[in-house]
Amino acid sequence: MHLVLKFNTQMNIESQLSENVIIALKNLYNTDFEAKDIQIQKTKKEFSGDFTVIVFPFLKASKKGPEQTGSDIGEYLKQNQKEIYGYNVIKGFLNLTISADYWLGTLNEINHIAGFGLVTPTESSPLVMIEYSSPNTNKPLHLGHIRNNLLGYSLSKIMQANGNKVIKTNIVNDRGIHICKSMLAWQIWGNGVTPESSGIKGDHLVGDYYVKFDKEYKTEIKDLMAQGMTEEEAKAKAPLMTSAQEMLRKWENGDAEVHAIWSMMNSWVYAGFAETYKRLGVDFDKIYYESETYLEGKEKVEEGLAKGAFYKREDGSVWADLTGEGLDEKLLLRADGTSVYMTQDIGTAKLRYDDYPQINKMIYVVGNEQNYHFQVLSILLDKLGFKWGKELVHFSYGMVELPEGKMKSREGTVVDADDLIAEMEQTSFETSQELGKLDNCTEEEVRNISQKIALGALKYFILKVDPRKNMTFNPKESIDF
RNA sequence: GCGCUGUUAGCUCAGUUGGAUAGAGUGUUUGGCUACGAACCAAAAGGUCAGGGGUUCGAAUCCCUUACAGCGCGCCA
Repeated sequence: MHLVLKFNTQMNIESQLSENVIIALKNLYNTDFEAKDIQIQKTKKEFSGDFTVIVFPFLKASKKGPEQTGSDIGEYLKQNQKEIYGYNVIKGFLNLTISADYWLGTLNEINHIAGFGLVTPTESSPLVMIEYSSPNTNKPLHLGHIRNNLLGYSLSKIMQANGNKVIKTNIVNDRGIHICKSMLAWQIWGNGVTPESSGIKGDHLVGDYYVKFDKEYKTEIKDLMAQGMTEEEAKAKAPLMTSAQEMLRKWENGDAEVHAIWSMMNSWVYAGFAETYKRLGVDFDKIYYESETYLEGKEKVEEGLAKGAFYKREDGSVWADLTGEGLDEKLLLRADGTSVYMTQDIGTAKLRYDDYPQINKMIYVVGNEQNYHFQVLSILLDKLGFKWGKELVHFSYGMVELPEGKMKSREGTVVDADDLIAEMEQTSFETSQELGKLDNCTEEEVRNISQKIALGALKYFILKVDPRKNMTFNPKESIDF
């Protein structure tokens, strides 16, 4: 065994130093240490040296004090390894200085490696699918979606830089009672208005009718309660709600007229989303729609039932018993045979597996309110034989709150994504004008630069916060440029 | 009630596998600048790392416990 210290793409300098320290310890104190016992870190800037060896763990072997032990090791390394130029010991910390020759040699070698630090994916690299964004089609994107999108997109870039093949995917929730509410309100009060006729961005237009529905629905509830109904009764029996439910039934039965409105309004929303995604600088490789996946899960659940992974109750509903995993029992199919949310996610997983059988890892970028859902989904997918089920990653992130608390769409306290971006671009533009830094540029160039600065500030504001934590956005204090 | 997550400077947040005097931005105070009370420059003050206990040579970091906050525990998605 001899001391080595040389630039090596496979083994970093800390590991090499660690091996050298092991040799030193063996020769000095005749004691064997393993790599995990050696702690080496970069020397803090207030001390001199490049790397610091923590000597406390060696005291039992050396039977000497920390300072003396540090000096012993430092001296041994300096004498036997020419790249170790010098050392000093402070308390139990041995600071090593590496020779300038080593650094120059290293930089030289790095200079000749194309794409140093990036791992290029190969045929055999793992295939990772990342799901993010996942909007509903009844309202425009808000600040919460911005956090989701920026996290998801960044994650995909990081995974790529680490040598994974990445598929970015988006599951659009395009069906259900919520979109029927917008459709109904548009039918009643819309007078045939379109994004073109009104000049309103499609997703905002549809969102406006969702808000309209809620407002009118609340009025109906109030009136019914004034007539003596309980709140619960009024909510269920309000004509708007029953009409929306009727519309959903028609949709599920394939009613041509309902489907026509549904397709048209969704297409408005998609055009609006596309614009917002573009401004945010995010994109997707493959988009799934719940209207196409929500029935797929039933088949898988039936399969699991046949295999004995799930069981059926007397009323015909299908359940998974997860008490063995420390969780509860979970409904998978209603008594009438229709799907629930969980069934739908199983269906989406099935379609993805059909499309990309070689997926090694699945990452879901979804808010922390769904932590339990994904815990359950992981177990269910595993039971159903998805190889990535057990290892699926729920990249859970916290909510974006306002100083007054949570954003609520019904109370109009959401921070709209388009508004926020536009406002930031404007601020950025005005500031550039005031400071006169871009006086030599054309108006178009200034706009262009302002957009980049605004987006950069927004990305930094969002991504600087630990994803797990809830974060606060204060609209009164504009985002710092 | 049960489960998961969080709590670090006035405010918004960093703090890598447990290591040296816990950091940054902002705000505050002081000084500088022939562009004003600057989205400028410099400096200072500001901490019981939520409280308590434990493990360790050493804890913001690991374990237990209490408090507070968020989320979940729907045949909603």
